[in-house]
Amino acid sequence: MALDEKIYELRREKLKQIEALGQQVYPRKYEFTYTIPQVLAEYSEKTAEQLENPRVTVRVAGRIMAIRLMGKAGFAHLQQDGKRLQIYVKKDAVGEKGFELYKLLDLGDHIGVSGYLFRTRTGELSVHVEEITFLSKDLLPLPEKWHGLTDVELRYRQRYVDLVMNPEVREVFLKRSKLVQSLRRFMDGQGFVEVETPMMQPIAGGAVARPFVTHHNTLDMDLYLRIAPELYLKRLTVGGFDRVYEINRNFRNEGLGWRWNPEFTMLEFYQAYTDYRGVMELTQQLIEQAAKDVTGGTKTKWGEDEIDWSGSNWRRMTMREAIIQHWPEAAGAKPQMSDFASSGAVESLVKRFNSAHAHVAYDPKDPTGKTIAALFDAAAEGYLIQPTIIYEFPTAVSPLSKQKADEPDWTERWEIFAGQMEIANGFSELNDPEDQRRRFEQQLQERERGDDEAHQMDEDYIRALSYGMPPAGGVGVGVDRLAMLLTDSHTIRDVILFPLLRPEKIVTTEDAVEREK
RNA sequence: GGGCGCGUAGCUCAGCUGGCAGAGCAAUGCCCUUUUAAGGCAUGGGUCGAUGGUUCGAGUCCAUCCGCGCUCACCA
Repeated sequence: MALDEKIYELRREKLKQIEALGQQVYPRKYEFTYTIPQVLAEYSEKTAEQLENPRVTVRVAGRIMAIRLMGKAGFAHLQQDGKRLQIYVKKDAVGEKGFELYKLLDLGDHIGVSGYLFRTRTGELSVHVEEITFLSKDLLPLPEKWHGLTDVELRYRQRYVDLVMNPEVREVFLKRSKLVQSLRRFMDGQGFVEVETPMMQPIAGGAVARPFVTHHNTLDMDLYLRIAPELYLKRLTVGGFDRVYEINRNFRNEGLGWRWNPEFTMLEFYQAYTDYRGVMELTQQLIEQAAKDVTGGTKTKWGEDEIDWSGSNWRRMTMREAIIQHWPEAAGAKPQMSDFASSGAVESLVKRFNSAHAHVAYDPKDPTGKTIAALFDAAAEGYLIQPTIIYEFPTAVSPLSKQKADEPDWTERWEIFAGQMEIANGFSELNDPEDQRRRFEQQLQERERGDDEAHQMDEDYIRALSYGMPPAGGVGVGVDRLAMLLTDSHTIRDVILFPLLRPEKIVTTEDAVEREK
């Protein structure tokens, strides 16, 4: 029998003994008068004398995180909402049965206590317990109290244990919650309407990515989990929602990595009668405000660096300028703007870059714009720590964006980078149905060339545009990545409660029960 | 998918060039009525990720597989 099974059996036995003492083993509720954080907030500053006169009686509940028995008295720490309060249990005060119950308690059990507040000899605020109520048993042993749970696999697989043991993990997810609140408050304040659009779509559009496929039985049809809500939100602008947003999950069937999880959360919004410049300003304000709301300031730690989110620190440059600026010395003279104008010139840029530096995958069949975008990723992205807006993206990689009036190979599109990550993407929305059809057709050619991530044709979307979509700017903001940046988390799994892992073979707790029979 | 690394008690970790599988916490029993990484005495706990192989002998060396991490590729 494995050790944890022995402990499991032993603690089930204790449950029976607890029941024999007249306690309910899984009671329905407990009426408390304070949460533990409330007790700490209200009484941490009070002196021993102030607590004596008049005495403050409290009823609190929590999980036992430390327990020390000393003959006929003992101490324990109860944890609630990530905070701990010490309790003092004396046989004289709780009686024979109460003390028997105390001795049957284990680390991890939930109890409620009533008693009065006092300070111990060493000065710690504590509850002098007069009554203990058993609330729930921890049948499996918690990890070690010093190091807690550090094994990353166990932390992700058993996040519930991670959250019990590691208060800083709890803090990260509280901050994530604040972030989402902040984003909503900002958008609502700007007059945007929050909507929900389909997660299951017959055509996975609005982004360039491989989708997950699922199947609806009654309709006998395949559906895709959405890779973006974009095309539905823009249908809504056709319908007269001039300012809409959605905060929800997207699903992309691609590799995992420190910035990639197959399901991730996006804030996406569309604003009629403005263009990429308008939503650029708005998004910058949105993010600066989020940093303030989550961290209380505009400067956040990012590994060895500090990111300053205040408006004056943001940089802006075009994609071409960024490639020029971060061009590696070993690759020779910096490119000229004219070097981006022809496929031949771009090809020689890639050759120079690759000879000096790492590798940009170069496929001569790829559109020139796609190669330039790859060159940007390789040359510049790694240097973009401080918030930076990169604008003017190649038309070839931007099938839903308006072209620049004077340079049709380039679009009115931008992305925000920080901490070497892309965190937002916005553009002037392409609303000419005939142009949109041509772009989709170009994407179909890409698809036929073997790019299964190229955008599919969406006839209903073109029909919607044909009814007239107002000029608009649209933006997607990666909520998980923003949460990473604001909590100094260097893997996306640390800001997703239950990240995707391979399934494990689980040993059920019933095994122990079975073996007893 | 490629490369590198890791997997030993419930948890955190030692275990040297192959030679009796260890520590702390947790657990069990006893003592202890203001302790706090409480303390003292005693006890139990292992398919060393799995399967093969080399060897007199494998936690240790080799191969394969499984799981995890890092990294490269892929990835609006």
